[in-house]
Amino acid sequence: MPKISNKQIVEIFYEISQILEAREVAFKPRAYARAGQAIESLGQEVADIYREGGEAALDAIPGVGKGLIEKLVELISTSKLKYLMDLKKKFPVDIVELTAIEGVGPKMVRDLYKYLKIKNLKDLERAARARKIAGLPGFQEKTEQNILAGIEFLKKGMGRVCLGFYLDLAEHIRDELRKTPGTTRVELAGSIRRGKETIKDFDLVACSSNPRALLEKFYSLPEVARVLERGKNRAFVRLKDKIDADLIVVPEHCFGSAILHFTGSKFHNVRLRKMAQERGWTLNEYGLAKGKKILASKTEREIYKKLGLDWIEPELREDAGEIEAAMARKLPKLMPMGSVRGDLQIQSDWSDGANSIEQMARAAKGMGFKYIAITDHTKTLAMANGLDERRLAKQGKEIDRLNRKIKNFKILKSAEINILKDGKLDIENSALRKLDIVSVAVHSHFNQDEKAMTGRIIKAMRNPYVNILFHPTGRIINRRPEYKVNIDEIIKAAKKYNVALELDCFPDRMDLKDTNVRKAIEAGVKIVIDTDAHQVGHLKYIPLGEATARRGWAQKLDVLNTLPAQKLMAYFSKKKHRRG
DNA sequence: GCCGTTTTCGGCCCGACTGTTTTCAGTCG
Repeated sequence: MPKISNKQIVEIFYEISQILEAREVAFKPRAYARAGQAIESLGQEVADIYREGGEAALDAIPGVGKGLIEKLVELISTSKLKYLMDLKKKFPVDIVELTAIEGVGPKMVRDLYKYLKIKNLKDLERAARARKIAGLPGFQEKTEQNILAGIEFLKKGMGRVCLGFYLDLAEHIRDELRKTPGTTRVELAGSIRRGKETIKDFDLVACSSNPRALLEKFYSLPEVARVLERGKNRAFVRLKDKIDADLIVVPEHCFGSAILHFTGSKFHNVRLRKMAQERGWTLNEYGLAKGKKILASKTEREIYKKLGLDWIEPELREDAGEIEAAMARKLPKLMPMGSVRGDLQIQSDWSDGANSIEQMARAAKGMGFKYIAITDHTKTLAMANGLDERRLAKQGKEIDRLNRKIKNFKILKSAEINILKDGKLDIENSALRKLDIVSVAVHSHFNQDEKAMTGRIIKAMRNPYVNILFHPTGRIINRRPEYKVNIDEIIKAAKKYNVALELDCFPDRMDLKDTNVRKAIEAGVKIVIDTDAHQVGHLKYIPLGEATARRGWAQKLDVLNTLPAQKLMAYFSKKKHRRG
């Protein structure tokens, strides 16, 4: 039976939420959105929850009650939902696609359908280009132009972009703003501060004795393409790099409440405001207040404290259990940023990397790392000039030579061994034995079904020499979906066979992703964080992986390459000795 | 449609800006 995934359920709930919003139904839209969000952050498939615990188990999902249990059961058993089909009969519009346009919401979609029978992005673009929108009740020239600009942006940017490709720009803009006279602080907030793998825009929170000068500086930055909003304390611009930036300037005394507000996530904020409300208070960007009296606003810490919570690290703020943990004083002690001591996936010019082993080693050493592992591709990846047993042995000698030459640094012998279609490895065990670390990965036959793919990877993990599974789900953000693999089974096998799972932190991989890191850690599986660097410029991505690991609630002990080189080698060689 | 130290009814997060307005709805973060 085709099983409905959480992702599909969430999409359906969000769609219902928006249709109901368009129909001006009260409160239900939020109920569906809330349940959708809760399901999104579940660590388990809803279909499995139902199979194991029945309706009572569904009831335990926050935001799911009598009515939604019924709908979930229908979705799980038929993969369809009559309620949504009925809604769509009356309102046959691709509302999710249309509301993805900036400035277009459910009400506007409703009116566009009412007047012009616009059902999708294509209809809307055609109508806007034909100038049919201006003149409709409630629509004028400006709205029509904004819709066209929004469509243009959507087509170019297609939503969220990878944090790693934009972080330098965001930090540059922050640093430029900091130079404005009168400015005492400028910080990045939003999903950048939360270390999310993708972002929609830059959120900046600033304090200045001269807000006007700071906003003017913001408008005049050479990176700005056009100004979208000019408020007294707030501005919104579109950058030439096709991403938006939002700046708010607040007085020093409410910097804490402002950065809390603009860091989000939205769902985390909703919970905090609700807690404030239960005490008869309000919480907004200007502070936690009782009537007109401010109770806390200067720092995030005092606001959390007043609400009875420990301060919560930004990476945890997703309403995924962190508030309950903060209430119970049981927040994890997250791995500090900067904990990773060495990069364990690096390609050199022996296969498809751009730089020599020595160049990579010296660059890593210059950045303060203590070791790297050289993980060139192996022979069946011919297009990447993969190494066979003979070249691997030769590379080992070269690494020995460099280790004698480069002081206070260790180059580890490793490889990115290719997992073949049937789960065998493409390098003989006799050669694997000579490596310091054996890492394996899938690079072909991405279209196998779940059973074949999962079985194939587990078979590779069973090889007694294997230490690390690289990029366990194979996804490339905005380009390639995960291959069909049962990650829960992979995690179980990782525990059983003592194989670490990689968090490949190249910006568009981020594989394992945050929620899977959390699952792995909860199962007692070790993680390694590395960049998959193919040139020295890629080594800088380690902090992105550290942030993602923190989003997965990782502590220092969960991440193997926070260990010094000696201890790391000892950890991996223990397995080697057991296998003889 | 959910939820409960306001507990089975009556609430449901908050403020700013834009565009269309002339007092406000829609959208966003």
